Amino acid sequence: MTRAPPSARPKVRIEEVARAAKVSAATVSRALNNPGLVSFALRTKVDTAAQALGYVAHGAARALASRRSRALGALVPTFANTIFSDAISAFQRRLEAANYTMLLAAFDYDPEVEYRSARTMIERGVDGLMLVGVTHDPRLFALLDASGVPFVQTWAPAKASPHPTIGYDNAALTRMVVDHLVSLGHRDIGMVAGVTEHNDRVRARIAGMRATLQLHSLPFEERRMVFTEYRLGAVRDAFREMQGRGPLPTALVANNDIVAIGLLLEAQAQGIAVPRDLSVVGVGDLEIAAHLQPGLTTVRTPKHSIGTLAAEYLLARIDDRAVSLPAELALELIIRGTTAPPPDRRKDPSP
Amino acid sequence: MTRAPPSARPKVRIEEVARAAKVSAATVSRALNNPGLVSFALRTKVDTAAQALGYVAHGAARALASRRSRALGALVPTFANTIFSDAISAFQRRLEAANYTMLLAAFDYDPEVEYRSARTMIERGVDGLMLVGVTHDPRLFALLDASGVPFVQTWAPAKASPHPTIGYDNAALTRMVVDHLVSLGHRDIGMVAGVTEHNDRVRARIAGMRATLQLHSLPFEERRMVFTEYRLGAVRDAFREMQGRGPLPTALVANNDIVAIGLLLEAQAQGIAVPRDLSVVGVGDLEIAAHLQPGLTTVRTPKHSIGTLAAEYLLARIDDRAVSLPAELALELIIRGTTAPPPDRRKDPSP
DNA sequence: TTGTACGCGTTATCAG
DNA sequence: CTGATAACGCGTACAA
Repeated sequence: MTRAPPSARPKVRIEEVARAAKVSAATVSRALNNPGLVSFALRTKVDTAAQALGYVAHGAARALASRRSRALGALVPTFANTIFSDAISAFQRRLEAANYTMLLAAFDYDPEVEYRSARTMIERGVDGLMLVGVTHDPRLFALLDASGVPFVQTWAPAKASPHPTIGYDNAALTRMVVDHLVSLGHRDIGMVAGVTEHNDRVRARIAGMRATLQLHSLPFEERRMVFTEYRLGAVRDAFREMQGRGPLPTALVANNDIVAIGLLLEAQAQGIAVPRDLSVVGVGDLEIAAHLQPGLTTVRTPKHSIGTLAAEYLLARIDDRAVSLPAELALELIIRGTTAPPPDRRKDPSP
Repeated sequence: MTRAPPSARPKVRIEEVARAAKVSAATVSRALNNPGLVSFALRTKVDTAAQALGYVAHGAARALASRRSRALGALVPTFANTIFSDAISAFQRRLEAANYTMLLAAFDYDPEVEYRSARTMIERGVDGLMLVGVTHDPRLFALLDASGVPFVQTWAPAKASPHPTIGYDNAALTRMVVDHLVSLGHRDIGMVAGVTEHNDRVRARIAGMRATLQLHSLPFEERRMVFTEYRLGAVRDAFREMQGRGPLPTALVANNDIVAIGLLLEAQAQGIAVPRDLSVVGVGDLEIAAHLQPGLTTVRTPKHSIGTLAAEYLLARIDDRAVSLPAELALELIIRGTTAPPPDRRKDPSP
């Protein structure tokens, strides 16, 4: 398929539509973008002409004249797991309804790449930007400030940043989880988390875990904390790493469902019975969580809402409409089969 | 967070950079976009000035003047499963390297939505478009033709369409799978496929299955074919639907790994042993396939290559460079633990 | 309600 | 190699 140069594009311009409808270009523009300002007769005439000629407005010219690109950018750490895809999907769907377009880029948890991508997007003239998390390259904030492009951060509660942010409280999330485990009688709880570098969500969850254990007067030894990348192979390695540090805790808190599944898989491979010998909790409530055998106890996060609200916030800001962001979105602990009282090691299972 | 109107953006324009560098705007433009055309001294002067002022080119103006947006569009059926995310990721990465931006939209297997999204993207001035599959709304082809925007179709072999297409042979895919199963001794093979409407990949796979069975002089009764959506719950229903039609076949070909996993889950729930009582094959080789117990036999598809090659093709077309697309990309059958000889029902397991 | 005329910020053309 | 100047295609005050 080696085709010839794309020759001249038979571009229909507004001028030609105007001629066909026997009106001025200005009227065509109005009829198409602001039908209310034009008499009904003209409006239909213009519509017909535009339709007939297959007129498609030239986005760049329109953006230049109107100072609005009708495009929003979204910057996510990765497409590799489904963690963000629900939010992205909701975001795009909301934009679609508003006749906006989404520019999307993944930055692989690298702030430098994130900064460059953001820069490119701003250069492309996005009217707003959706970010993940609240820790970013300082240059990114400077750029955002200088360009005046509205932006929202996501997956963190409003209080996590002086900038507009939408999400839930990651520390509260692990608190729910730990409370659940403690109420089941667990006193020796470990955590398998993602890499904390450039990831405020993980850091907050770890902090939440530590604080909650302290609240329960339970220790959180360093050996109970192990880090992993979000690949099943890596998670299984992490599991064995923790085993290498001595007898496993009775419960493991995973940073997300992917990690939880990795733990389950490794436990299964080793013949460790879940939840009899070990309880496991995930985060995210991926579709598969409910279908596993036993079902994965996890925290349902408002992925969809985050995407929709982020879009709505940006859209409102663009229109100079007042918007208030919720302080934080609700989480829901979904108790399924991977959590149970710990195997009795000492005495009573719960107070 | 109800902020004041976004006041004036302190936009630095090329004019100011020119003044600061004591050159003309034209020279600034050249120095930045075509450094080769400018003397070294000026180039550095301009670079310094631009840096100092924090100059960021105005994308719309640039696009209008240069007739190039440096943005490519990608239209995929869904973000919901990871089937396309690898390809998208590779696509975007390749664009990034070329200083291009990706516009992305999902159309939920609805050709009407696909058409509208494409239209929006073309209106936004994308320099090229990546499509999935070879069946699209005729209006989409008309639009593509009228606008002259280069495009590639993906996930199908070149021969599947008169238009540039990059992917693999979906019929050959099921042929590999069926050959494998037959060589194991299976003679009663069923298929659990996705909805065929607007999905040429699924149709080709079914055709491949039918043809291959015929080649082996094996029947393919209608009751051996069941359809499902790509949600685990739906897949499990489909499994039971097939059971409702009589004794299960000895092997089930799934349309993709998601479906395969659903089948595995339902089999497990029912106590049907895989692969002893039932063999299952997937398509896609998702990360989890290798980690399941037993490992999922599946076909590895060139997800990454598809994305990269699609980007490269479009980039080349834009530059009027000659490009040749491969006739088709290679597939690899990954034999793991979910396939084995069928439980003996009659006599010899294989010829 | 409609048309005229100008401006949006760059890049490309064409002299010099 | 550099500078002036004319597009690029549309939106929108302003005038009619």
